[in-house]
Amino acid sequence: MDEDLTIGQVSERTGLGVHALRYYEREGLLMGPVPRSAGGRRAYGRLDVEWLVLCNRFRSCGMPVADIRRYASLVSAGPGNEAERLELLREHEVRVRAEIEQLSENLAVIESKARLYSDHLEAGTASDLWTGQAPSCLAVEALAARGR
Amino acid sequence: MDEDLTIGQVSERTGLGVHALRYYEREGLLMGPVPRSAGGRRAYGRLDVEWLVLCNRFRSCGMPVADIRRYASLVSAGPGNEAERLELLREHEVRVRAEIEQLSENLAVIESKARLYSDHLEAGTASDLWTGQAPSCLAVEALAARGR
DNA sequence: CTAGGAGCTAGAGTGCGATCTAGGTCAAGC
DNA sequence: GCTTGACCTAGATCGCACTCTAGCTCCTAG
Repeated sequence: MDEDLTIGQVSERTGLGVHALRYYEREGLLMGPVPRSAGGRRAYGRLDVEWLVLCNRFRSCGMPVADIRRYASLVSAGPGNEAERLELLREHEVRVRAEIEQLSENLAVIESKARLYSDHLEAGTASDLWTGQAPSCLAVEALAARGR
Repeated sequence: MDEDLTIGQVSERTGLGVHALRYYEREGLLMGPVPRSAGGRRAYGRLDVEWLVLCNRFRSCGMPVADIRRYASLVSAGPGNEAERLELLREHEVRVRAEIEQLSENLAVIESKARLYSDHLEAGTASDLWTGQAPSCLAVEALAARGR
């Protein structure tokens, strides 16, 4: 059941690249060194793959490597520090929420610019954008169009 | 009306840091060099500040410097390339939307882990998490708790 | 007149997270 | 037995976006 996967197999099923996998281990993200085969090669288990997938998730929502290391060390220290783990998760949760909010706000600005462009392009009146008083979110473009 | 702001003043009102401002100019993000005062110092106008705020927005939702440079060069090339500008905006829009989606998905996983921890901590039953069959999203922790 | 703070340029350095290189070892198929 | 491709370690390098340094100039206030 503990499958003994090679680094290449783990790379495939986590999407993480063999270099990254070795890097994560070096950096202490993997609660202890991965067990080795007779020939000195990494023999990952199901547990490792699952954990790596989680690491990937953490990373891809911006959790720094250092925080993952901290979480890993709490987990591998065993039961008793659940409060600390929770705090780490909560802090990250807050950051991710804030990030999503920021992104949404910026997306709205981009959308409104894009809509203006596309409306005028569709109507074939794009060049009129720079003649009258331009809509505020294209002010920069309008001013530039009239020469710096 | 074109205020002639110093780099320090622009830094304050854009939140961008004088080093970053000079960097952006060097990198061609500012449609042409900023005009200088008699003594060779940058004299920014209202237009520049507005554009820099937009750049900041673009950057903070992950648009690469190279894309901003491209957009800037389209704008400063003048009217006629609106379709290309729109395409750039649209592409970035897609990336941002995807990013938000990913973030939301990962947030959900983190939330569910956090909820499990907090429920058990509140009930004072945290250590029970590692005894029975653990909920799937804590599988890694549970296995680790039983020794690698 | 002068001191101090802000600005200038060119170029070096930083931080993060990988990613790659060199110089080997290991193992499965022919 | 040999080839081939995946794997090993240690350490160098990269990419991006800044950020800082050195050595200078400029300008404003006292």
